[in-house]
Amino acid sequence: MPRSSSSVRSFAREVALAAESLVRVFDRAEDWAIPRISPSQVKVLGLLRYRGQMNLSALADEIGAIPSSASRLCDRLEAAGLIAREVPPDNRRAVTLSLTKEARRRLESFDDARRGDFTPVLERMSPQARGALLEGLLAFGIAAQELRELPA
Amino acid sequence: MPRSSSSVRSFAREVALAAESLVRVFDRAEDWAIPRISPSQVKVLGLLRYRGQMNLSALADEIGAIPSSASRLCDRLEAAGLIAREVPPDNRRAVTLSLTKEARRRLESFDDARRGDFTPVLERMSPQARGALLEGLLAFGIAAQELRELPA
DNA sequence: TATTGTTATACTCTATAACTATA
DNA sequence: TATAGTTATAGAGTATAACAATA
Repeated sequence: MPRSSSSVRSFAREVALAAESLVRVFDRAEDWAIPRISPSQVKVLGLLRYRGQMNLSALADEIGAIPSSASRLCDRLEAAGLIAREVPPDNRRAVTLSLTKEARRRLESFDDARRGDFTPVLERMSPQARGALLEGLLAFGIAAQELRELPA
Repeated sequence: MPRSSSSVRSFAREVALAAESLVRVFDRAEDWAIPRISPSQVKVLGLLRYRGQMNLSALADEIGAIPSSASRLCDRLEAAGLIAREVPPDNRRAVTLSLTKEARRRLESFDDARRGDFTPVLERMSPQARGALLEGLLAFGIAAQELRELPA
């Protein structure tokens, strides 16, 4: 732990509070989905794209649910043709979950909706502030990924 | 609409994609809540703090639900002692919703949990990138608020 | 014996539609 | 007559607990 950790910890509070506005704009895209898809289902699809294939326990862990709930969620996503369950031959008790092509299309339409939600806000920002935001978000994403890969 | 709008629109796609990692860390705080509180309820409480008092229709609009669903949500939040419904004398068909002190305490514990989730990621970022992130998020928040106040 | 995942049950969340009350 | 909000019903989401199958 670096010596700066205590000051970073108080800095983290400012970032967490400042992030709220952006998170609200980010989440708005769900409202435009046609046909309507539940927040839980969006969370699962987004996670599978973000992280790639996962088994059910890992998925449950990431979305903050228990395996039972995740299993039921996957029942409906599978029935809707948005995910595929596959049993790998080398470990027949671990189910591999993956996105269908239709799910990827749906996710892309979310991206489009989000772009539309972000545009008017970004237009009101100075070019410098826009640049800072993108730089900061990209660095955050890299740091988060490094952190995930550490204990592995 | 500024002349730069088309380039901002493509920039917006980058921002929207880069934001995903931060949103995931932001949302993680819900998992630490004791006692457990549903994502929908968290959304309502966070919104009421962010925007201040609202009536039921406005709330429903903001969380992407219909008044009926929002009313049921408020039933449970009221029963849990987290929000108060009040009928203003000047317009007796508009219900004013507000947070209780207990709700504010719960929200502060979310803030603490978030700070804890953000800290290790921020620690892995350069001071410059951290600064850029906070600067960008603050500017975004201001722009979003200005935008909301425009049509009013 | 521990791990991975699925069902049985009960409660919460949500939308559609029908309703009450206020403006 | 239009608006703000609340109920009736039914389907989706979730946790607890009990279970089956694989390692």
